[in-house]
Amino acid sequence: MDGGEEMTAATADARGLKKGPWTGTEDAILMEHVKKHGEGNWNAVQKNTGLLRCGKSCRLRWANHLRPNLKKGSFSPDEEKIIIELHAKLGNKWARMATQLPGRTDNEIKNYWNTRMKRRQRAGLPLYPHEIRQGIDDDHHNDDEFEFEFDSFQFQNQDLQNHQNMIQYTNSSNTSSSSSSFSSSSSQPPKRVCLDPLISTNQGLDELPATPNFQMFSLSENNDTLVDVEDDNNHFAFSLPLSSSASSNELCSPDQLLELISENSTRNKKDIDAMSFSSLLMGDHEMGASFFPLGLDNAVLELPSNQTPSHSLTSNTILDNGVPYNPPPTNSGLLDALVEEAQALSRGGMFKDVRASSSNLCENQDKPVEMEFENRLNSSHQSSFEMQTEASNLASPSGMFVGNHQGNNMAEPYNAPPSSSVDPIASLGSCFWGNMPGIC
DNA sequence: AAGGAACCCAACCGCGATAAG
DNA sequence: TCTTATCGCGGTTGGGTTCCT
Repeated sequence: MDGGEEMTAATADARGLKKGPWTGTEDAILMEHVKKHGEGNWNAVQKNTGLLRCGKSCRLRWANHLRPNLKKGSFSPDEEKIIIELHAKLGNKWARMATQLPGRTDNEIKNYWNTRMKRRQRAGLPLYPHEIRQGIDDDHHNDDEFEFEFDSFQFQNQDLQNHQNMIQYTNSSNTSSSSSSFSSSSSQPPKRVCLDPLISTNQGLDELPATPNFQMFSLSENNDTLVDVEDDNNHFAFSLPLSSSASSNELCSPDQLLELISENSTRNKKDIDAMSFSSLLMGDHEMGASFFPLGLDNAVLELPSNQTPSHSLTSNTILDNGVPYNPPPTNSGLLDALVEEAQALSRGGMFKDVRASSSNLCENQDKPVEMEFENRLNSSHQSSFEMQTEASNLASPSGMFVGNHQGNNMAEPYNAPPSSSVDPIASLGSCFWGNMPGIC
């Protein structure tokens, strides 16, 4: 009841009480008082000691700095891991997290997390390392408490973030995986793109581990196309022409692309290297629309020959609400098509055959498929997720592909929000991600 | 060397829950 | 049962420091 009689800092100020950093003398007075009278009754501190601090300030000072057994210094790797795990499970329950980290305060943990999150956001990285998310998924597959806490947190706070982290771009020189057909024509190692939203990100981008969870892409020898560098027979092939102009079919090299990006951004080139490539494709809020004139809207997604684009909308497709879907012209770009697709979906809702084929695509891969976060959750927490997405009326229909990646057919259709509330770019992100075989 | 950006952290703020009278 | 006091929590702010250009 701070608005009531409890001394707030504001009222403390008005009564001549001090604000701001504590001095050593004040600390000593407070410690002496606690030693004599114990914790609690913080407003009595001022009365008893003459300390010009409000009770609330005293409590905070004691709890965060003066009480015994407080650990000082930066978090150990173990502590960091615990924090990440706890946050994945609890969300922003700093006090609860602090109980699992003896000697650490909620404020410390909160500061640590916020700093870390900012940093990762700037780098376009997912918040949770893959192994943590995988562990969470495994550990709590049937954990009701977890399901509730996790769902309520995850999709309120991180839906957008996860989408933004769909594609990671790096110019790593570690190009061990190779394909002869894609050898670089220049002296520089090929630029690589990792299409996996579940990247473990404790490492730098140059240190991405070569695990089956990673889908590494490179640039074609013409530097005009993002291509899958893996050469597995059943592996889907992917190419993404990089056009330098929205209105032409001219292609630009990755370096040109980076230059263009740099010119259109306040970021420096180093940041561009590390940033989420999804920003280019989807235009996150920070990057804005400055990337779309680069011509990525002319991009075309090529699907594997044995994986016909049945997940793409065709003229035969009937949306759930019975509205026939008119596909964009076949020669339209990926972005246009996906925007159109997303808009159609937002108009007409989800339809079952798309979701099923999307799942099949995942199933057909010979590598273990890492489901994107929501879809993995959906496989075990589907109903709660749908409730969440509907309740929060997500502009981005992240629950669009509500089936799991193991080929199970979908349950209920996604009920898209009214088209007026749908950001086509955000929709695109969901659509792109949901449909991308290598990413699902 | 200077200026700005980014980082870090302590402290403040406001609100809800609970205890006490 | 109502009012008041206190506690606890999560979000936010602001200032000092470090890093980068």
